[in-house]
Amino acid sequence: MSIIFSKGCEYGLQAVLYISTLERGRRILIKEIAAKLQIPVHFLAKILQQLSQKGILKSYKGSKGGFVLGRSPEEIRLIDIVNALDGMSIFTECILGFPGCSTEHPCPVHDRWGKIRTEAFEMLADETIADVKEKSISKIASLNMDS
Amino acid sequence: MSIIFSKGCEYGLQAVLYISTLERGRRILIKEIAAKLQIPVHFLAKILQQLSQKGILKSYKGSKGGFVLGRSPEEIRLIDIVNALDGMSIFTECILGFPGCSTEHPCPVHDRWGKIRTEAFEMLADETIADVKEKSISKIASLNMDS
DNA sequence: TCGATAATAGACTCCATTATCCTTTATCAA
DNA sequence: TTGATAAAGGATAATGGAGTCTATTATCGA
Repeated sequence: MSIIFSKGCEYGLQAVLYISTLERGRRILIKEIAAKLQIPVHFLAKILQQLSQKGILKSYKGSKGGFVLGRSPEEIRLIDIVNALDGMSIFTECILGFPGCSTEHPCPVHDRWGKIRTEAFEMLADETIADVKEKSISKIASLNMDS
Repeated sequence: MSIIFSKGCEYGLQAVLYISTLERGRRILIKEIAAKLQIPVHFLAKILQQLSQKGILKSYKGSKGGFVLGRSPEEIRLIDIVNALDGMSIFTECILGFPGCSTEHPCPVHDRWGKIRTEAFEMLADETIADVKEKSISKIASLNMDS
């Protein structure tokens, strides 16, 4: 079971981070990304499709086709990717699953969880893929070391 | 979709919090809890079963049966309930889903997410159901106001 | 001791997420 | 203009979490 994000969202984040480590403008194929990140190709295709529709990626069909970033890496925040794939409900729903959790009718951990959730949101909202590029490069590099 | 915790875990947390608001030693039936919290009875039965096996609740069969807390409310931390139902993997898995995320091979948000995750853990580890009793009472009270 | 009650336990169903497959569309290069 | 390539898109399948059902076991009260 994945925490917080759906599997598709995890894959999408990984894929965009991966693309961001490539030389600017280089078109990369779904199957290359899938192979590198060990993600099912067809499933990844669906996710990249959604990201293209949202403008986070740009796709090219045909030979010499592939994917590139849809805008400059400084303008792609992690939250944009999350929002495109999973939406924003994680930032509004009650962590205990209580219905109608709000300031008027807070759940027992409403305030404390609210703070944590806000920090998580802020992390995703102020980190762009440009900010984490170096870290992405080393993480990606570590991936296929054993296999 | 539920965030962080499984549906069963959410229900379990709600149920234990509810039981903690009742007079000490009062035995409450699954169906009463289910009705109050709007949870499917049979599903809740499964969850309370697990919590009984872990000693968080104590169950009594037969007429005059039902559930009570397995130990004093000061000794039941929220994390105990989470651990019993969902385990601890949320505190170890990579938020981006990268394999082998660790200090040696950190993912791009490893440090920042690590801090947030630790705060979440600490919240669950230092709040006992005794600590949040008053808040639980008012949240539970707010539940069936409309229906 | 017997019937009613309520939790236990395991099998089973349902559905959303995850994953796969195949056809269509667009693009490139020869 | 044609063949190869690669993404788009729709249909289908598998998996796992969520929820249901039924029989069994334990306990109480009459």
